[in-house]
Amino acid sequence: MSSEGSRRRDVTVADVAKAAQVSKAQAARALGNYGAVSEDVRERVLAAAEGLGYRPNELARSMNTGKSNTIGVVVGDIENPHFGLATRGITDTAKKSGYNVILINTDEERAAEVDAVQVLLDKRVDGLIVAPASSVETAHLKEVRDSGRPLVLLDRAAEGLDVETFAVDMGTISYESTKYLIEAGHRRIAFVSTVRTDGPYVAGMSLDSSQISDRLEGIRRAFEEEGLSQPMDLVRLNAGDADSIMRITRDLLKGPDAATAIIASDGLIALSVVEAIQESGLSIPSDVSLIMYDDFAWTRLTTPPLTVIAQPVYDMGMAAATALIRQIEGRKSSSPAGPPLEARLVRRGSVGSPKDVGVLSQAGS
Amino acid sequence: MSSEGSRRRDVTVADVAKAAQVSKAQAARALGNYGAVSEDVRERVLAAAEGLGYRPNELARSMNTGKSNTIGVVVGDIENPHFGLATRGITDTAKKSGYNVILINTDEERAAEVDAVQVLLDKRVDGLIVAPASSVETAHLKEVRDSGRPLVLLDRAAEGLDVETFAVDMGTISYESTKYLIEAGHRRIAFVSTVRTDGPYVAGMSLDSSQISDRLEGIRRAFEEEGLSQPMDLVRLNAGDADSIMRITRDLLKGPDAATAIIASDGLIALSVVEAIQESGLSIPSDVSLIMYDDFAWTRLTTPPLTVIAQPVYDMGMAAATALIRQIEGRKSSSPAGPPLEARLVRRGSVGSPKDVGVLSQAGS
DNA sequence: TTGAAAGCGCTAACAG
DNA sequence: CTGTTAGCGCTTTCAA
Repeated sequence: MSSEGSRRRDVTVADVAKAAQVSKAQAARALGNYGAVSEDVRERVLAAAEGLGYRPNELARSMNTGKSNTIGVVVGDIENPHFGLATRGITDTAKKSGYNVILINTDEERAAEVDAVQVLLDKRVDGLIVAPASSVETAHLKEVRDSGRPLVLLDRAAEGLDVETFAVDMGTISYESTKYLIEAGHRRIAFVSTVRTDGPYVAGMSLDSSQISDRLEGIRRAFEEEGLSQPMDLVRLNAGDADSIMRITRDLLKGPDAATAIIASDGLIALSVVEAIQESGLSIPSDVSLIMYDDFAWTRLTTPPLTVIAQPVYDMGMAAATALIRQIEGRKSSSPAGPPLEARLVRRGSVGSPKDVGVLSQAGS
Repeated sequence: MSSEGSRRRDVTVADVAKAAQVSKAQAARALGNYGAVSEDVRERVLAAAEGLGYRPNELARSMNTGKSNTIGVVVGDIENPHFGLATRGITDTAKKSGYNVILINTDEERAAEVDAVQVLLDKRVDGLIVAPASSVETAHLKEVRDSGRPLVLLDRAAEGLDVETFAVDMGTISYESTKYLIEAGHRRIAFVSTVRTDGPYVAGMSLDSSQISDRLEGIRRAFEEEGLSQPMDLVRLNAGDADSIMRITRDLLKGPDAATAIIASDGLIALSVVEAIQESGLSIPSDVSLIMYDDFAWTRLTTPPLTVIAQPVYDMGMAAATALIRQIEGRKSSSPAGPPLEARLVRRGSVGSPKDVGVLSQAGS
């Protein structure tokens, strides 16, 4: 209780200068260690600073240098392990280069994102990493671009916006995964995503998420190549919360035209899908096959372990931060691009052949 | 390509004032909306601002108001869903009151934490929420306190530091959970945690984490009450990474004195414990029982679903942010304290009776 | 209401 | 090397 608890005026360079008997400028130079300072002065200043408990005011510093050493990160949902891991990749990389991170959650709400970007700009962050909630409405991102502030995108691209984007090629992996299901004999393949749309899905429709469009396109392509056509009635967007996903799953699994395989667009969705399947008394993969996006540790522990599409999420965050910082510091891309950010299909136990594979094969085309 | 892409000078209040033909002071008042401004002036200024695309410089604003509307959050690992969820609770609450969050990850490294706190203070955040890596070495936190900046703790307490702390009562829930295992017939109950210690664990030893000390104490108490004593050879700290945890688990399950139940200190640990158990060809709960801390969605999907200790993690984050903001804004605690932050044991399928329950019972005491 | 002027704490010219 | 003098963009006296 010896030190006065309440907020006393901060110690400033002026105070330190006085104590060290030098000019404010010299003290500032020694403290900020820039410019030319004699050894003698430096020592006296540092000692005085130490004694007084001086701490630089980074706000003031940022004001005249125009640099805040802070980057803004805008994601849909930090609670989602996908973003948790990506954020870790970002913060780790940022820290190494001396940057801090201001994190804003948008809940995948466009209005919140517009707001977030504005706030970050007002706070004069040195650059922005955003995982755009919409790949279509990107006016606010264009503004960032135009303001001249470095910007990179994570996870999804933005239409008509030419900025570095760090995401895997969803079309290709989706194509491969679908192919894998088709080869196992599946024809009734469902796709479940939470992406919001105005109306029901029709092929080639423009979606808010480039990710999802690409995945759907990959599925279509795989079917087409076999001379089949994708069962559009099994594409379920707007999946919403856990209850809603379970309802959709039950619906998908019902009747003579039931799905025999489900692709879950992310780990959260898969959780509810699996729960609904278990509740229905069906089993994986003998009754239904399942593939989910993202490879989380728990997917190895379910019975059976899940076949997943693994994305190098941490690396994506790292690459995004690295590129952003390069832009901020005005360096040219030194290394070509870092590792290529590829997704891959991890075959575990949740994909099998549908029961009535013979019948379906004939029904195909 | 119409707007000049590169970084042009920002428009300032001075620019707006000139365009609106008023003094800088009046423009600033209208823009910052404080002080007294006539309707006429306000309109002209706002119009001019709009036209010029004026955006306030929050750094400058913070400099003279001494308020940054930013809070600093220091956690061990944002990749851990536990912190992901808590962070969500914090950011949601902060946003509602107009605060932003600077997030720093420490990797549970004390040095990194000391650094983080310093950086945040230098950036003049309005307050700090930290989940201390160590409950013992807390000098840096005391300094925060002394600097007069609001501070609240999350998840773990800090010795001899009288600040609001938001965490559940680990002693009680640990006691109850152990009791539950003992009643099921278990005597050989293991506890696995990643907390780092210098030497092997001895009862009552001071640990870096108040959380873990409390849990251990709860276990001890439960045994004691039954006239038994806790099997100290089954307390495994310093568990480290996944491989290390699997090794420890195999060791715990081996020999005549094998553990019949394991309490995993968090979800990440449980993941590796379960994996090791499965690899050993043993099954839960017939061969080994398991309880883990934190209730994640996936724990319902394993076979069997896991019995867990659920903590209101989101609420903890929310409560911490609420309290911090109250402190910042100098208000007295209005509502008593919000919901009481209680952990509860969720009985699912991973706890059963040990095979040789009869023998062990006799061996007891 | 208004405006002029003085800061906030620091960095950045510019002379010595 | 050192000190003086201006700012950075905003808020805040203080008079008018």
